[in-house]
Amino acid sequence: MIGSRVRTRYAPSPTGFMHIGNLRTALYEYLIAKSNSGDFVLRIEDTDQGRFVDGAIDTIYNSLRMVGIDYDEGPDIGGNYGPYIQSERLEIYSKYAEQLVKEGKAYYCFCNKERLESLHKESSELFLGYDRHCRDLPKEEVIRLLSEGVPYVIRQKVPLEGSTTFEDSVFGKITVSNSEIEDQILIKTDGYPTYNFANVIDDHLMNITHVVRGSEYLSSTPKYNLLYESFGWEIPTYIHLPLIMGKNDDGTISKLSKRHGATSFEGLINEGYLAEAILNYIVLLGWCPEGNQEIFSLGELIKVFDIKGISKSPSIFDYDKLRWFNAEYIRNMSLENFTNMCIPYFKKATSKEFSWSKVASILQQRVTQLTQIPEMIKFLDILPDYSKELFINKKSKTNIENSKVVLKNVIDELENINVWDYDNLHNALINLATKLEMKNGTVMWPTRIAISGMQVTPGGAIEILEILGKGESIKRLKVGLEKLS
RNA sequence: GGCCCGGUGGUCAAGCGGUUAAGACACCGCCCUUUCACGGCGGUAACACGGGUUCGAUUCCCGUCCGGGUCACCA
Repeated sequence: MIGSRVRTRYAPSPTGFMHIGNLRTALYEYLIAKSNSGDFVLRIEDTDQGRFVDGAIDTIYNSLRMVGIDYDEGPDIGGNYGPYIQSERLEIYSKYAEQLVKEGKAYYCFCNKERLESLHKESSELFLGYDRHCRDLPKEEVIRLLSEGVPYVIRQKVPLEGSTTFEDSVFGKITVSNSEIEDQILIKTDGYPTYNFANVIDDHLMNITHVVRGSEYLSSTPKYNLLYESFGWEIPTYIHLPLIMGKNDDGTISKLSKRHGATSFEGLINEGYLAEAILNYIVLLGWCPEGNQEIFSLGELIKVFDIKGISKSPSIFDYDKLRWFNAEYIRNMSLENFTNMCIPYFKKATSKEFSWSKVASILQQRVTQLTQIPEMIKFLDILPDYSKELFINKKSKTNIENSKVVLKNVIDELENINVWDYDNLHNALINLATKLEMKNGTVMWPTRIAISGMQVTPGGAIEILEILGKGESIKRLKVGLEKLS
């Protein structure tokens, strides 16, 4: 491994969604490769025909593209180690499996499902695995069953004694007794390899140097080593990642899943989170850079990422913190980009036309999820029905009486404005406050209430006036005045 | 239940034998202010417990407790 080019791979199975934990794994794999000037490979693990979901591979491509993770080799772009879809590599797996059988390191197993299930039932309390019934079948018996066409699987012959030790870059040295390891299936009845087997074969054949995956694989890693040893292959560097957890309503904690809210990349996008923000948040779940910087672009991550910063303990996915990252990214966007991003959400709130960049500018400091936008601006579309009590505000020193006076004066002032822009509106209202010997708030509050019908709005009175335009503004002010009379 | 892994504020987390135990999110208060938000300032809050080792343990070892993972012809 030393001196050779670093190669990592992301090996998802196409079962539908891009789980946030898988995305993080892909990210770390990408960063480990790129921070070492290595290669990042995409391999599709579709060895379970039953779970294959149409279009799932496209979801994988799209998600990776959206976050900017480019792979150097993969099913759609090729490479020197293809094919990159396991269902197209079936002969390879069976060839290697047969080799192990020939060498006495694996064996045919003819046990049917019923037998295995009854085995399970019997030992359910003891949680025992396969009883190795076919491990030492006489050669003639094997040949007979084979010629009769009895379905079979190929199992690995795991040593009965001793123990297997492996070194993980994050968790250190881990030893497991071989008696704990079952004679795992390598090739299934349908001729497809199991995940564990295909993984080892492909990682070796594709020259993968660093195997990065979630820590749920920690306890099956000895099986991998046994396989590598059977073939006499070099064992890759293992990097197991702490799991991402979710907090349940009852306070308990478990693996992040649907019950915790959106947990797939596309789900989060639909909830109004930005791809960059999601990526930035999850890279910090289980990994810590050297300094205190928290906002990182993918390019910066490539520069600073280091395996040493990977944590061992699981972390809980925190939507509050994600929201903060999202808000940071939104606030740091150019107004133009933000405006474009908002348009679909504007359209959900109204079919009227406004100066969208002005609308966006009042939202940019206030939005934490894009999905909040329609609700925040629907008052622009139509004046909500509101109670006149809204005009009463202690801090602004407003009440029904002076609000009426203010509105009357505001209408007069605004009628006279020909160039309807921020500066003119601002001057008019500030001057009015001076003239009436009121504090600014006493003029602004009733004005804003009348034109928005809402106690809380994005933007102040002047900005909203500007966006609504002269005709609509004065119309709404008159409605307010009416309400007060 | 067996095996494996983990345990610093509510959350993410620095720390790697001697620190006033960082920082961020959330929360609370103040300031700014035409509401809210942004921004600025400040605050509450943590080494699971019990034994060792050591002059000295959050840091090292053991036990307990708690949490998680895994025990498939799923990945």
